[in-house]
Amino acid sequence: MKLLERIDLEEAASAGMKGINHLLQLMSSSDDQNNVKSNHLDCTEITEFTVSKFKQVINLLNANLPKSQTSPPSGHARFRRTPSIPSPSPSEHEELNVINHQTQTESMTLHYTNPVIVDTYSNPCTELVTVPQISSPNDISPTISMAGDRSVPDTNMDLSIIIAAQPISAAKPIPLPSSRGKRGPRDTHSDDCPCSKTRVQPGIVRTIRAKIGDIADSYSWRKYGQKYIKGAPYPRDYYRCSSVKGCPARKRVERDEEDINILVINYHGDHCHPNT
DNA sequence: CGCCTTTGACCGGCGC
DNA sequence: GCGCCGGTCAAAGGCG
Ligand SMILES: [Zn+2]
Repeated sequence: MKLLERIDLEEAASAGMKGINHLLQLMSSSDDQNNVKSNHLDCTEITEFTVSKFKQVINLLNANLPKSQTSPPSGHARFRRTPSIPSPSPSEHEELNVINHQTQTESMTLHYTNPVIVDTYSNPCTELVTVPQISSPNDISPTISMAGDRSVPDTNMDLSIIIAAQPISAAKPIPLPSSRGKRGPRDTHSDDCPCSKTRVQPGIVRTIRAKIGDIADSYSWRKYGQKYIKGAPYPRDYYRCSSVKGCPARKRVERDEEDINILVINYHGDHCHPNT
């Protein structure tokens, strides 16, 4: 194992243990009902943090094992190209699902109505725009919600919202969605392939930083992926617009490294429909 | 039944 | 050329 990996591993394990201690302290201090309620969010966040740290540990450990020794896939995702791998034991499966249920809180419950936004791009081309001035067809609604939140937009939101809008040309080129990640035979489509004309142009990227519970929007978003990004303490979630079938609008949601209560939301792709 | 989340597999780009 | 990495796909199961 490389030295850096070892350090990462130790840091992740240590952070995980601290999380557990913190959680236990918090829980033991919640004797009365009111405390239990008010500490619930904290517990959830700490649990998420702790689980993410231990997952990091597992990832690091697995990265140093021969492929044949890595743990078999778990969860509900389908298994591909692993014909000889036996399915995990039911008990293991259930255990993992318990953990997942503990951590899947954010996308189900968050509702944002009052974002505090700052520019997150240091790029000089970054354009700061206050929400009411946005007029592009794919306006970010004044309010933002997580997947599944079909609440009515809160039009009384704070007008101090600032969005970092970044023209694609000014940033590192964002890869076209194209065929990346598609199943089946390798993509052999060239740029002049007719298929490529249907590729979604990413459009403007906008970044919003918002406090949890402070944003909502009227679009429906469906989560299509989650990734643990190297160096980031929290996973990144990927959402696509589900208001209209085929709408290319997407957003990427991650937690602020320094403040777990702040979400960093990157929007890209244009909505092909009005904001309803 | 339709829509959602979860999650490992898969893909292409990029750096070494 | 190989391995890492971020982004995406899609099966499986949950939920209202
Ligand atoms: Zn849309």
